Amino acid sequence: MIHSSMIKKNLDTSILLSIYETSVLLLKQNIAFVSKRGLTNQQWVILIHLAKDPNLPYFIRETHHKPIMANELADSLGVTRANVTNLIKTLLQKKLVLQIEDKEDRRKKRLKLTKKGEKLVQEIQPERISSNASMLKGLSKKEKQEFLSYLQRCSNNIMDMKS
Amino acid sequence: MIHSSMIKKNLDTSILLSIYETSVLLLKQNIAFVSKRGLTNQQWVILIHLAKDPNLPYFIRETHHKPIMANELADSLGVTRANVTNLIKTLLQKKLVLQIEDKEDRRKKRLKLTKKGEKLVQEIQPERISSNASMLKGLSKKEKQEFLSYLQRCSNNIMDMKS
DNA sequence: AAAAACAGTTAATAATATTAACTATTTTAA
DNA sequence: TTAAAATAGTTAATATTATTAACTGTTTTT
Repeated sequence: MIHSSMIKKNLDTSILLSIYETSVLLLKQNIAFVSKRGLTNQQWVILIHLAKDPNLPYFIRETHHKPIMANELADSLGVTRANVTNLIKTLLQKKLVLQIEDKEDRRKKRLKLTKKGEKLVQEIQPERISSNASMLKGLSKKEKQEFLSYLQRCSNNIMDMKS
Repeated sequence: MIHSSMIKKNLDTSILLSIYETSVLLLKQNIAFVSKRGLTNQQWVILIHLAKDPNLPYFIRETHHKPIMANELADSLGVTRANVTNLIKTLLQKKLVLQIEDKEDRRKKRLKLTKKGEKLVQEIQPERISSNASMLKGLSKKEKQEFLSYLQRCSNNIMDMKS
């Protein structure tokens, strides 16, 4: 007998701890990546929402026609509206984002990228794509499709648990 | 034409954004779960390290024989040693953890669960396992094994990029 | 028309983590 | 074999990131 632990090997647990670890590594890499452009991770995530990045789970789940608003960002990021207000405040100061009042519902403020914001996102794209590719190198297209499917099924399961 | 985005569909990007989203959901669920026992997520993660949970990527990667120390925890959690010192301070106050000076190297302090800590981990285990199972329901054993393999390959890729 | 719900904001504060400077000990190498 | 460098841990000050609760203005419900 090599070693005995209080806790047994369990495939589910191994997967979930691995998702958590991968995400920690991913986040660190991403913070290093966007901080070179003076952004925090959360600010960057808001920018790609405004750029309607079709790879975002929030947009994969359902199509959005009108420009996104702070409320929806809070929902997609899993944080409070007050927090999003502050994140947007910074992006407004940086002139990366525009706030447009919704004529039909004057409580709402639609958010859009400025030209400067669009330019920034476009500039970052090539390096982003190549960085993402190297994080998944060695996986075939079929494996990647399966990987995405497993992640989505897991997300859906967790979202269903909240009820 | 339905809609055009600045950003194109890209399988790699979809996967990485999905990992990030799944992890946010997972973390929220876990915080709710452990806060019922008066723990933060980080405190809980330290406890399962001390319980030598064989599902932790840190232990899957390499076997550890001696009790873990703060330094190694900082490495596994991806945070600073100073942060771990504070986390352990709280766990010491709660009498969940013991600090034992290493006789061979007096700089080092080995960490162990107290009886109370062991009991807590054991008590949480059944609910933890059933919660984890429901997060991965609908996936076959083969799919789960593939899922874990993809996550590990992705983690390894990201760790290799740091050089 | 009144009450409730919704979107956003603000101010105060909680939580979580980092940096930099320090002690003590061990390892390296000149 | 000492002097310098590296390692483990801690502390204090502070940065960061986010939350809660109370508020305004607008729209929807009853």
